Amino acid sequence: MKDSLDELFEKIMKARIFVNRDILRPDYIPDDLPHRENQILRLAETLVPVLKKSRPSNVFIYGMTGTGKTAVTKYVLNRINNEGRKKGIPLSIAYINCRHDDTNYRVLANLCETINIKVPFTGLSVSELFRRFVKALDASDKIMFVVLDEVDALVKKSGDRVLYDLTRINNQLNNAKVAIIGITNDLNFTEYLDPRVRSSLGEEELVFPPYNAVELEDILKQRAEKAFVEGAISPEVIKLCAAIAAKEHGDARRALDLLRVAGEIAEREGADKVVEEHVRKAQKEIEKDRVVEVIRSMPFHSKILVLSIYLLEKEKGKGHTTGEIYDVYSRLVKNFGLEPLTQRRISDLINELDMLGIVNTKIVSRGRYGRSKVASLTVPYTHLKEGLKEDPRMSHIL
DNA sequence: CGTCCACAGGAATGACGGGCGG
DNA sequence: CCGCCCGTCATTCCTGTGGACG
Repeated sequence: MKDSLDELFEKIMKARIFVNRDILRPDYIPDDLPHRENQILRLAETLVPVLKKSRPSNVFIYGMTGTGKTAVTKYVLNRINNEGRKKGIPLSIAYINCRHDDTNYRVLANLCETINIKVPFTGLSVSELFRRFVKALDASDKIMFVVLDEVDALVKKSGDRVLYDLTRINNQLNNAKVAIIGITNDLNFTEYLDPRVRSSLGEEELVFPPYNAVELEDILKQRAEKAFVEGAISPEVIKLCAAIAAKEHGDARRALDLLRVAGEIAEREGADKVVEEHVRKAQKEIEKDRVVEVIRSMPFHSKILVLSIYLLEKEKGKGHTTGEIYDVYSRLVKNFGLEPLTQRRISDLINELDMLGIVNTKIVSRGRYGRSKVASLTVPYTHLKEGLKEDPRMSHIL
């Protein structure tokens, strides 16, 4: 008696594409990071004074997404931490992703958590939080690394107050010490900073250039060796993934995703090796999943906004001003029995859609006929509809 | 060459729910 | 329980502006 699940299980077991697919995930940190030897060494050099119990310089790390900033940082800190443990030097490492924790409060709350003082989600004043953090940290006599990943997101959203406080924190500490490692993919980021913060945070700077196709290929090769069953992957497929990712700012994360998803597709199809076609399919699938997920998690008004742009484009082609879009949106919202948001707010929401890569916007001046922002959808309509359809309030329209 | 359109986008403010410490 | 502070979402009011029209 065999049902469809049995067949599925069998197929998965038989297909044997992967040995360990987690090796291809972006948060996996391999034992060595090809083509980053330089950065590893430089970072280690600046941080190593910690092993003699003195405070290392603050470091600022620049580089586009997927250039290995996070991996290198974690790798070096791991090594230093191990070494510190051997030597009996008490270290503490806080890793904060500022895209996730993008308010002053959440950053501090996170810091408090890593030194094991419990704090509420919200409720305390920022200065109170800071006071507690300083007190608890100083009592512990540790040297603490604070890694602020994607720190530009924090500063753009909430200002550089916490950054300023953190750079000056060592003045308030008698026993403990703090070193900050700021990571950003915005190369002009320091312009947003108070000059005092800039100089103290940028004591040491490190740049991560994008990988080129050859380097990406090495990275993929190294990971694929451990991740795939022997013979399941060919050099040509790896080359293709590397080439595709190299076109998009040399993003290693993208390259790894591509390889992993291609493998998953091959496995699903019951193939015993990954071929070019799987990579092509993976490319489409990744983009589609991204779009559907983004739209699914949007608040209702944004969904209606997307729908408005879609309807406009279907009727009149691409490229519509905020005013046009707002009119359609207003009518649509009223059909749902809701009050429309103001145009000001919609303007912000359109900017958000731009950031999310759902629409493209550019400012167009029509002289006497005003100055406006023109938006067009950048994603396939089918993806978009699929995302919208998941909302029960929306499904009857599509 | 000034005007003036159709907005962009900054600043201030408020409503709201969550969560503190006392 | 109260008074306070938080972040988030939204509104209101506002000043700024590129360039075709006259």
